[in-house]
Amino acid sequence: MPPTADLVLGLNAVIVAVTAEVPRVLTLNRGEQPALPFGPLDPVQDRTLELGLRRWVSEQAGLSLGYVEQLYTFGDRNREEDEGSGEPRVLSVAYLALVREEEAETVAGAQWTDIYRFLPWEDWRRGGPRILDRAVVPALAKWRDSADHRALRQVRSERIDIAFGLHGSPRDGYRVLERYELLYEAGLVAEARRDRQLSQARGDEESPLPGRTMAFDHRRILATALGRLRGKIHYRPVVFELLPPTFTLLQLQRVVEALAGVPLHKQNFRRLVERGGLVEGSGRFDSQTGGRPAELFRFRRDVLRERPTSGVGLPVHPRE
Amino acid sequence: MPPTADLVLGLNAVIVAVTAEVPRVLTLNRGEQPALPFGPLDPVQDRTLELGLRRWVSEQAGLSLGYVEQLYTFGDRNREEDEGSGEPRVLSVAYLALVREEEAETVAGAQWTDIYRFLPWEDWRRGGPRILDRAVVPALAKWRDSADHRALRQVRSERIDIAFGLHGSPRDGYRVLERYELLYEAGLVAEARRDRQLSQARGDEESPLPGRTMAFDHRRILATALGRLRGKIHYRPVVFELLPPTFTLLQLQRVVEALAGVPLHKQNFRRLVERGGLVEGSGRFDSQTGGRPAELFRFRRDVLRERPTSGVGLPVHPRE
DNA sequence: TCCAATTATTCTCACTGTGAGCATAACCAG
DNA sequence: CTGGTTATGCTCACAGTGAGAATAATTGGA
Repeated sequence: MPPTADLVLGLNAVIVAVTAEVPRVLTLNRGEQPALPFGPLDPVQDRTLELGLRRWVSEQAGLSLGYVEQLYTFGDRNREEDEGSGEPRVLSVAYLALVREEEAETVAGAQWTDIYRFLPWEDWRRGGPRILDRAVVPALAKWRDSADHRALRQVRSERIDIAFGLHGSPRDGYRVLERYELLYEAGLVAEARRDRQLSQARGDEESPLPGRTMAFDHRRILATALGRLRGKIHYRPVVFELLPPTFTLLQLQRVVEALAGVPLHKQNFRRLVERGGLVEGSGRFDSQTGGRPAELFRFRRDVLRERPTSGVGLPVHPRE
Repeated sequence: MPPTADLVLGLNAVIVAVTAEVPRVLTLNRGEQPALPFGPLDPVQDRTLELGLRRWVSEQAGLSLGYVEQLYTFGDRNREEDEGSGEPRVLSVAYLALVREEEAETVAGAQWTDIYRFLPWEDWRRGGPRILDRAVVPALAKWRDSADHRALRQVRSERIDIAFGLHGSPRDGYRVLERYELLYEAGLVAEARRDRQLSQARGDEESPLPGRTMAFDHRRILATALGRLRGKIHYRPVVFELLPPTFTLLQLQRVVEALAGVPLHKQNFRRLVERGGLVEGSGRFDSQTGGRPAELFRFRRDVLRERPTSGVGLPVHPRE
């Protein structure tokens, strides 16, 4: 196995914070479109991939990452142009990182952007997003009907139903990547048109949907991160990485809702985290609620020992 | 970002099949120790990583892979020797693949090995493995007590309890990697001693535990794969990738048990897969059961549309 | 032929987790 | 002191699940 010099390795970071009920991702301005932070691995200096990531994030953004988790390794050649050109193949190992609200200071050249600016069809907190019925579903239907063969139409129809929870299929908050990839395949996100630029000069493409474009395949990476994060809060208490040491239950609920993209039943949420042993009261109270003061809680680290797989469990049938 | 020539990229495959109630992994003889299949990525030819994997597995082993899923990317430098030497850094993207029993033919130089030969402490189908009480737990206790400071002993104690489900902590079948890494850190698996060879010539190490060693970090990769697979059958019907098109419910149960490493309640298992809509009766029967003939079932593909997140759900409190 | 052993299949029962909503408590602004 | 607002406590219905009894349909030998 010879060293492969025609290959570049990088690390991508999806750095997430939640401020004021808005889930945000750290983005950089690389060219026209926002991009995720990207850094190289120093094969000599960095003993592990994760340490390498922490090193350059710290150097570049002055951010000290708390929770870090490897997401996925992206290495598909999605631009036709790459094929013949002498450009090296890019392989990127993507990481998900969570930082606390307070530490989320804006660094020069970087900004915290609402994740749902990039994936507007994922926010169901105030009911089904309008963009879905107005733009996404009709465009997908058009794509479905444009298939040449009946069988292909059937396949597309099922994929659409499953991904977006239509026609009786339950909606599944975790399938963020599946939804994005469907939209990409259907040519409904700007990235798809950009990537196909040279090979497809056909005029039958839809105009791209609302939702901000990102550089390279970064929106795909973001979708992967959001899906993973939504799944993770089910069975691991990761939300607390995003909160100050002490918080009210409503604050906690809002953070979970922001990530999950669905509204939760307040009383049941309280029951879940309290009876699940995830939090403990501090005895202190927050009177800035606008109503009855709320007790300040803190995360019970012991829960990791008692109930190793405990999370805040999202509802199967969220309220509308 | 310059091309990094001092870096080698490869793809590893954990190819799993279940035959006769034994979960097996395809291993090759590379040197003294068994190794996982490993192949390069051809940056020019292989459009995607997964296609690259399928290509060389097909070429080398004559195996056509069914279900394939990316596992994790390993790139830690775990051998001190690498540091100064001119050896390139190895980065490997590991994949999990499932193949059907019938297709699991032995290829020259390759063999199907019982996964629990490598991870004997993971098989709880006939109660807690003897190796646990006899060797693992005492050795871990020794390691815990060898810590210099009280605080460190406490930390180690908790980690051991959580990982192995001791002292009231529930046992968690998915924490396969966590358990292996703990044993590695404690110097209880041969790989740890091998990797520390040069830096630690101390004589205070335990003799390695039972359980076969693998080349490089392949046992770690295998542990990752088993943990992921155990988690996956919870919420995705992947088991069927390992079964013939038609099977009895007991056959299905045995395969799940083999992977989960836990015995299941027969009647409840039937209720789960039947009421969950995962299978449908074929009307035909298998009379080779030794008792009353069992109906042959097949996987209901429709379930993917109706209940997108359905699996066979392992019990939280498995029978002993 | 009939019985014991074996496996398959059907049901019951208790308990827990969860979705939904009512009721009460404690604060604020006017 | 009153209405608005948020926090907290509690009840009820119902689905899912762990456990096991009971019944059905075979086979192999006594």
